[in-house]
Amino acid sequence: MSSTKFHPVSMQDVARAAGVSAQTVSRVANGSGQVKPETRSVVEAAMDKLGYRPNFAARALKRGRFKAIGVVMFDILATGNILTLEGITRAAKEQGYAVTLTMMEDGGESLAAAVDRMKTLPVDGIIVDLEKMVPDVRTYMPPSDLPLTVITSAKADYMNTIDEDQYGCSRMVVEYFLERGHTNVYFVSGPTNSVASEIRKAGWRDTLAAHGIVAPPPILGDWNADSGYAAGLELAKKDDCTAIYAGNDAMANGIMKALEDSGVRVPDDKSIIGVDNSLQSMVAKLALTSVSMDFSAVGHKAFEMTVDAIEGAKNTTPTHTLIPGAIVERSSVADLR
Amino acid sequence: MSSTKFHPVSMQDVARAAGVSAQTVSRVANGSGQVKPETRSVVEAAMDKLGYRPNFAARALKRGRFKAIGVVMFDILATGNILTLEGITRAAKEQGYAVTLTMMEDGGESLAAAVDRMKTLPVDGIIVDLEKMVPDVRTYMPPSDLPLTVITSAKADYMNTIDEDQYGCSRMVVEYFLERGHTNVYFVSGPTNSVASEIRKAGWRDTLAAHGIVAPPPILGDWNADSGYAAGLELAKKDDCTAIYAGNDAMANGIMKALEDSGVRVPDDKSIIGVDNSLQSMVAKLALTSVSMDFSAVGHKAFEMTVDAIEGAKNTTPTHTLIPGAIVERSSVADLR
DNA sequence: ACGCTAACTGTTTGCGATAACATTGTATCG
DNA sequence: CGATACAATGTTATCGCAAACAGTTAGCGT
Repeated sequence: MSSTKFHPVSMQDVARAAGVSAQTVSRVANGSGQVKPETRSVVEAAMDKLGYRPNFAARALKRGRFKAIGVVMFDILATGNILTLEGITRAAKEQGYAVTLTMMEDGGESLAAAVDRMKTLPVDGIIVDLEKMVPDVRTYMPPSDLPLTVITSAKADYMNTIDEDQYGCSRMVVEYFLERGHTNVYFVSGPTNSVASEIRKAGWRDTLAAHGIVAPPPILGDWNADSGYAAGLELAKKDDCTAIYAGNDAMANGIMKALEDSGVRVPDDKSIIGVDNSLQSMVAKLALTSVSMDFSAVGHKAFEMTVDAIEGAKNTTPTHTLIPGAIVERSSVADLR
Repeated sequence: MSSTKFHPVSMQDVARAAGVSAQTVSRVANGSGQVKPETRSVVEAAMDKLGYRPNFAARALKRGRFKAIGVVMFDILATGNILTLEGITRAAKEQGYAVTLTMMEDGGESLAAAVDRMKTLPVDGIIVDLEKMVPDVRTYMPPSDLPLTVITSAKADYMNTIDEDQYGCSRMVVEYFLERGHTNVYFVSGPTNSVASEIRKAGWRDTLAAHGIVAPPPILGDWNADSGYAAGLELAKKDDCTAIYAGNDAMANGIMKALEDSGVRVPDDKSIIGVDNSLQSMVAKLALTSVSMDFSAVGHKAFEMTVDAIEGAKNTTPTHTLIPGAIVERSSVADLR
């Protein structure tokens, strides 16, 4: 029942108790070197009895590695980010790495500041999840002593980046509609300061163009259901609109409600596809076809890239990796063929 | 463009460059002791030039503190847990602490295992967020060398615990209904293995009893909207039911859909209150009155308790702290008075 | 001018673990 | 049987930092 301030049991203590040298304790603790089985058990018994735990700091100091990576999130509450974090954490656990998390204030802190903060912490590599655009992504020069992976839709010149394939997601959606006989697709976007939304918009417009179709003006939303509702009221009046591509599921949900309130039937009169596949548990009898983005895979991959850089330490050229999404079919799209 | 393996600049290097002793560099780095302003600037210049960063491991080894706390989450994806994590992380940041995150597998790992895992990591204290019941909560004896705070609805004998006030939340809801002239309240519960749900159920039943009302049989749900839908179909047929208390918003949303599909109007025919206040951005024209649980405050408080234990190191008796929720009024409750 | 204090800076030491090297003991072989 | 290899363990030095202590200088009162 002694209440010492913090971990009191060192290798020396164990060594003394077991009647061996500290080095032998070290060998037992790490399973390295040759130790007589008999000696090993004596040491292990002593460890158990004293409740020995290796001192992390001392180990890290000697080894120069922490077996930990830092994650910087700008908005931990945004849809998907938590899944990304989950992917990172799970991958980290598998490889025996710890994850250290910090949040950045929403108000335009720069990437440089984020990395600098992390650099003072016990980490061997850094993953930054950039929901929003920050000023210095493109030109940021990563530190030479600490591998960095950035999750962002923006392109960067000097770093490894990874992201959902936003552009490809739009292509999938548009072609899905066109294959089913729709002749045009309306798009309800997220806020224009969202890089992801802008890229999706480009993918949508380009794919339509590739099929010789002029994209109608996109309707501006803000990711929330209410903005979707407003967009839905507007779209309800357009008879030429049979296919709607909503920037996320929340807006799609709002659109569907507005259509219903306007007496427009889904999918009979208008079809709709959302993005995120996030409403399953929230909405009963969910009818919304949606693009499922694999955030968890992004996290997993981001971790792997970071660890590869830590352990390989090769000076490879910056890569930009894209993780594809997939359409989850429900019943909000009509086949007009 | 030298690519050294890891941080190469030590205090010695700075000291050499600045023509002072390492100790003086240390004093500048920590703002401790007396240093001539002139010397200080020379040292700072040298730090800048060399890109010096204090070595975390060495510092921690010397000080015996990491300035970090560990967070163990059993289900990072559950509603509210992410908010709790956000609360912890924000509070930690304010006090200059880092947060190290690990997840536990869903399959009934014990509290002891969770804590043991964390103990090998660079942390000064531990917070465990226990969504589900684990076998050893009640009797678990926390380590004496590492402060532990557990977020759980279950009671524990030897640890500090903290939770949303689930019981009080039910009392609030029931009395809210009764005050408005309702004479009974139906309850749609979460799964019975959820401690939180069981406590809410008790609060609901007890409060009704305190008003001399016999609680109707609770309807079993599973937190998902579809189970709410099923419950809603059932409740739609009960004429004596004017007030529904749904275990969470997702189920409430399902219930409302079922009532609508059954031609029952909300709030004219039946009133409903949910818990979590989580659907604002998902559902357009949200009508659902809901109990807002302050998960973020729970996280914040959990962090504070942990840090107090770290820094105070007093052997206080275990506490159980409850954070109250609040009813967010929308338009799903009729006033019958 | 003397002693004394305060301001500033340097030296020594050790936090706990482990790589590298040194030492001892034991088995094996020609 | 002496040489040799190798298994088993101990000793030393070191990672980077900072507490404790030890100097050195300047300023001040008498």
